[in-house]
Amino acid sequence: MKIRETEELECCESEEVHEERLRIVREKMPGEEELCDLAELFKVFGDSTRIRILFVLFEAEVCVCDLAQALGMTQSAVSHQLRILKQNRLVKSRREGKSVFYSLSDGHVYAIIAQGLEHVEE
Amino acid sequence: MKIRETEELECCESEEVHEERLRIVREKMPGEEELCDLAELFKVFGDSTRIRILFVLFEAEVCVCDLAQALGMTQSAVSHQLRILKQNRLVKSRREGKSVFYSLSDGHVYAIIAQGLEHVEE
DNA sequence: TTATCGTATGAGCACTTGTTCATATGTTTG
DNA sequence: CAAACATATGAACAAGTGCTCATACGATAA
Repeated sequence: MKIRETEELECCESEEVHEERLRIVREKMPGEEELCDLAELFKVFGDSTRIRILFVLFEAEVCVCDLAQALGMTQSAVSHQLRILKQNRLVKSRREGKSVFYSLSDGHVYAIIAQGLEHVEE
Repeated sequence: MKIRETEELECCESEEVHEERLRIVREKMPGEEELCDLAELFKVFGDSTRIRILFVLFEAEVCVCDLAQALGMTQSAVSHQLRILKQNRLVKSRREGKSVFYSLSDGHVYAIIAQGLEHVEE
């Protein structure tokens, strides 16, 4: 995201009120890094495959091949997405013999999706 | 998202328990369209520019050029993103003379971002 | 009307993303 | 040990995304 160098352009006509508002906004706006982390988090939820994986994990701890079968997807594709979910600490894994079982790592996951559903369902 | 045609592959060893689990999952999983809408919604939040726009709108109703100045971005870039936010009914607009003022259209917007922040802040 | 300001939008481009395919890693069994 | 199974991962490619630039639209003022 590029930041334009300051210009002499004064947008709209009034200036005083806008300056005050800008000050307030800059105060309350989270820092650059926190904003990016936040966007990154939502990006993870922004894919229907990953959402479907999470919905399966709402019900039970599941191994990769079961996930693949439940979603009708390749083991490879599921594994790639699980990696992303794990990197963002939304799921955790546990090895049991040859299988690896995944489960939600956090109650926030359900809370976030529930909020999203409320909006989608109007 | 492609659905693989059913195969004879029986993953892992046990079968009975998995079949039962799959049935439960399929019952509770939202429909295809709802899942896509949900992913689409989160995709909108998955960009730091749009998140920054929303943070500004948390404070006040703002016109496009003020948004551009507050974020140090081109008017065009901001306008493009506002379009996406509006299409997803996260913001609404109101014309006042030559300016167009944008504001949040929904309390859900704040609730969703607040949930995300909780996760990001550990 | 014409000029100007504020905003919207289409084309083009660099960059990102999700899948597939092939293959590597790790675990158990013979 | 080798073979089989479950999973992870890198490369490659098509599809999608966000920005810039140019330009169009809409409202107001001269």
